[in-house]
Amino acid sequence: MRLDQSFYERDVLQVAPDLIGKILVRNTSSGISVHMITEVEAYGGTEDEASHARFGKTARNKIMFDCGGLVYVYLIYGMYWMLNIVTGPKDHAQAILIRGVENINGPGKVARALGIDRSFYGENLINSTRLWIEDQHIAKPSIRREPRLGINYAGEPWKSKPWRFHLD
DNA sequence: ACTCGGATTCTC
DNA sequence: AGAATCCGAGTA
Repeated sequence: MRLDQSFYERDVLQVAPDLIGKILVRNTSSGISVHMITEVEAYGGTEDEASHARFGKTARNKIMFDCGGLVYVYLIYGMYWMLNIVTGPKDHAQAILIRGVENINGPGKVARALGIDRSFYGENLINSTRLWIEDQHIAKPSIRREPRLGINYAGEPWKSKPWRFHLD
């Protein structure tokens, strides 16, 4: 069953590990595809020097300042779309990067495989007809924690925080 | 306006 | 180890 608003409105560090093992559902004109989430990264609010929210609210990241359950999409290196889920209450500016799903490792490849692009910016996972996340009733997965990738520009302690979660 | 560099991936 | 490739953020 589809995850509701209360799931996303918790703190990002609670939601991130909970997303592991959940089912990302993509509905298109050619059918429905499902992907189990295997790897995510948590990005904190304005105090997180690795987060896009570190400069405050801007045209690009303003959706992060909205309430949890919305999608934040942005382009990186001029060629890859990154799929993120906003979490927490309004104005907390937290988001989770979907870094991998079953059989697809790498955030750029996930977005490409699901056909995610700019048009998903602000998509509402609670009521969208083309993208949402479902619970699956399995035992709590074994989760490993590691430092986040590609954020060397952020100083300590952010660089070393174990905010990357993946299926063991 | 202009510069700088990135929450990446693929190829050599 | 380097290329591909462009938009956003910061500075002015």
